[in-house]
Amino acid sequence: MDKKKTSKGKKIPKATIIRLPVYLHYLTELAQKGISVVPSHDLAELAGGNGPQLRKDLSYLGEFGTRGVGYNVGRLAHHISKFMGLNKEQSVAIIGVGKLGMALINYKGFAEKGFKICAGFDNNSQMIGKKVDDLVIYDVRDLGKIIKEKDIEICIITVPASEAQSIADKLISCGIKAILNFAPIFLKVPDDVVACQIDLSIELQILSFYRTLLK
Amino acid sequence: MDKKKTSKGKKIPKATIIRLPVYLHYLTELAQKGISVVPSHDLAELAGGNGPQLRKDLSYLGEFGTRGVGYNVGRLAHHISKFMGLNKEQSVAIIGVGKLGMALINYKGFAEKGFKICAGFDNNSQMIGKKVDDLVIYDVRDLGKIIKEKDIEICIITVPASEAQSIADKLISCGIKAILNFAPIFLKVPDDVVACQIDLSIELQILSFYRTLLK
DNA sequence: ATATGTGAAAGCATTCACAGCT
DNA sequence: AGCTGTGAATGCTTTCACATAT
Repeated sequence: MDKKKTSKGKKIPKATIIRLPVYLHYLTELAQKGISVVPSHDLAELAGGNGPQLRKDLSYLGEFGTRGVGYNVGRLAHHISKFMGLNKEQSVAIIGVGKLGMALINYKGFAEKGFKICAGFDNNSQMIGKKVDDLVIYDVRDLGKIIKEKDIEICIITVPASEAQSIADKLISCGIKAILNFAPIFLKVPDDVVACQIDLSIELQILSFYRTLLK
Repeated sequence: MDKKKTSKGKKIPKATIIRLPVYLHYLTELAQKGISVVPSHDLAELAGGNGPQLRKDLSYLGEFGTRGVGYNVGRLAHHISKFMGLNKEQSVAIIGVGKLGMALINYKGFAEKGFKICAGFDNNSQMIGKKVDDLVIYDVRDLGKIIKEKDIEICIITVPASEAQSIADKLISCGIKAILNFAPIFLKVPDDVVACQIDLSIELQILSFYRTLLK
């Protein structure tokens, strides 16, 4: 996958991309508090980074600060949002309405960030046709039809590990290009599809290891 | 935080630490299938990496392979497990039994990897004293007492963002050194505590950005 | 033949220091 | 004076090539 280039033709580090949404989050929070200007050091501290790194990160997008003053909160938020393509609502579906899928359907944070969950899918006939928090649960066999109808761009997989790869394959054949996978397996996807993995047990194992290092 | 050293005194890269649990996962799977030897390339492919990288990763722990043959699945799994301190059961508590907390309590994957969820906590009097899937829900006010009683080493925070930092502070004052946080804020913790952040909206934003790069 | 283990090289990311604005 | 923007330097990580072992 090619990296996005700045206006000056430079590549933007992956590490920077990962931090941008965090900056955006705190900028939105500052704006809600009525704060309109923030220096790099203060914003970086909120986001768990440091001033020089934040400035370097932002420098890839352009020059948005004012020397001697700081960054205009609204203006910077707008630029990050636009750069990342987050300035329009995106439709999301959740495949697998077990406990975790259910929890994600109810999660308020997605809507706040512009992600509209607009379909749930399951293969359990007990679930199909039911509503969870105003959201209709469809049969996985109707994936293709509903994805087209509702213009779904991102899918979240919360099915058991044994079914995850075949669900991913089906999503890809339906034209889905972005998958967030909670099943504990590494999904094989073609180069023109992005898949992101969240494996809760592995996170705990890493955390546990770092804890043992402390003593 | 100091990095763990190999027997030869070299530091182990953080990037390697993150991959080790993935290798371990697939080694366990191979063992269950009755496969007892695996070459670096095959294991790496399952884990989403490549052979040379896997070999370099493992070289930090020692020499566990056989040239011309590959790695003994059981032996390697045992060594990774021991190295990471994952060869004994660890007790985990979940703070905040909303939909997400509930889903995590029910998540089977934790037990498979040796993490025993042995308490839930909430501040909602409706929940306190109830059982969720055989697990008792305690009052957050009893955090200190129960953490000691049940020898809890790792806590998972699934409370709203506004309460997450104060819960973290309380956990730290109870002696907890490892926190997995699902609330969308960056937790401030002292140097002798490790905190790991999973922000679902941010993951979606990163994924969404990479999708826009494809076209 | 085949696959590991590992220096050396190349590729990324972070930190630093300071010039350049306000 | 104060804070941004950025080349240069430092520190990490990945990739490569091949000596080494079965």
